[in-house]
Amino acid sequence: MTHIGPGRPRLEPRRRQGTTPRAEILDAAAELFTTHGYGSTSTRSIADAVGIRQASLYHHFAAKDDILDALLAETITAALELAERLAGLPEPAAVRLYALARFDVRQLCAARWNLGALYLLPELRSPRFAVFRERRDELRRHYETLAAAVVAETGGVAAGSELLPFRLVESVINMRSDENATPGYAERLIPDAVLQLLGWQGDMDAVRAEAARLVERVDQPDHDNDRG
Amino acid sequence: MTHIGPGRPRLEPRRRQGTTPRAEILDAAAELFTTHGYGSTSTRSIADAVGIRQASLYHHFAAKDDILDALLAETITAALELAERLAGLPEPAAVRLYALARFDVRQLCAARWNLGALYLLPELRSPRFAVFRERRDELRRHYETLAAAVVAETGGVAAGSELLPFRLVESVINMRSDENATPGYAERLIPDAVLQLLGWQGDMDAVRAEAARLVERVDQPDHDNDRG
DNA sequence: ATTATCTATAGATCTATAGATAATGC
DNA sequence: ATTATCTATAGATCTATAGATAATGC
Repeated sequence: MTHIGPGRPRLEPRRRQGTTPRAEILDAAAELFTTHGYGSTSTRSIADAVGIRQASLYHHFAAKDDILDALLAETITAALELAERLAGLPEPAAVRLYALARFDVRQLCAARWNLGALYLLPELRSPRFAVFRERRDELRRHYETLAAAVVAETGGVAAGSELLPFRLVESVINMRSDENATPGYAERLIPDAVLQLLGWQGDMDAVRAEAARLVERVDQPDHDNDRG
Repeated sequence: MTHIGPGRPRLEPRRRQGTTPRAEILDAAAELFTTHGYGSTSTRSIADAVGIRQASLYHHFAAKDDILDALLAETITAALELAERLAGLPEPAAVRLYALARFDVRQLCAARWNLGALYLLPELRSPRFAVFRERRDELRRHYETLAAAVVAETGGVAAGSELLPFRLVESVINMRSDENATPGYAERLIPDAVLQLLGWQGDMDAVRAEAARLVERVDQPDHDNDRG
């Protein structure tokens, strides 16, 4: 099928996921950035992977930067929104932190490409990506705040351990990168480890169930959180 | 001082750390790779940072790849050697794992540049870096073996938690990357967390002391493990 | 003679822009 | 008229090689 719509027809058939040219470009770029690297991926190779001419990319994105920025934004939006909603709820911190960690791990594991592997790109230090960095910092602070609350509720002293839940969740990115897949049990392993690390002792089964219900309730069903 | 030795003199004075041209190049490349990215760093910019002409790099390295490979090898050698020595010792697994984690964390924190941030580079997937990947996998397996032994000695069932110590240690790379520094207490926080995560319960102070003595004993004092 | 640098450059890119073209939509 | 593509190309790179040069070392 050669697609109907305005614009000059392509020379090559469509081959990428996504219904709009923009989505096709993002899908191709995500694959190339995560398999060959950002700096080592040329705009030409992205265009080739989409099946359009190199110059045609620039009708949809003003620069290569903008493609990376769009991809990164996608990976963080859903988790950040969930964290913001959870912040105001009265549920125990252990339940809220478990819910956030599980949601985030699940999303990082299920994403079509392991875009989290790009978080450590030194290129992101440039001012161009200040907005992305700020949003990721916000998400990190949500983790730290919830973790500190768990420790407080447990009656302990954090002494730095509140930094670790966010890092444990991120570790699924490294697992995917090294083993080309995340074990299916990561979704339980990591959130469990998060609570154990904070010295939390309680009914883990109960927290798992409450957290699942909480996400169900808070995460609007009509929301686009299954792309990234 | 304009350096004495064979070879045509440089036009620019020396400015990098390192006594040999090779070491100067590695120092400059480490800075640029970790601040601007590997793919985004040109051989010209490395040469400029060293104070030599671009073509002169090729007297010391046959290709840009080789510079990255040399840097990566440095970051892993000391920890891998320690892990290999620890594997055969009769000390409790908890002590050996603590020792390895502490040594590795300390080294990752103290390194002049945060080269660990390059581990997730998709470029490393190419066959060119197969040797590095294999060595890093070996280190990872040492962690997993020790972690499984800790769980066994504690009388528990691992159920995946043996994967996490290596990832916790790696998380200091992300901390350094995000905060531009690692908290000083990471050296205690991370190894402590490693044992807690495995369900190990015992005298943490005693393990810390034994682990410190163990590293002291096993790590030969004349060994170059303070560069990376 | 050996070494480490230099100058010069080939040849292959790479990003981005200008402007033409071929569809649809009004 | 609007849109999405195309062709063509400018101008700036970038990696790597060839060969000259200026030191030291024998």
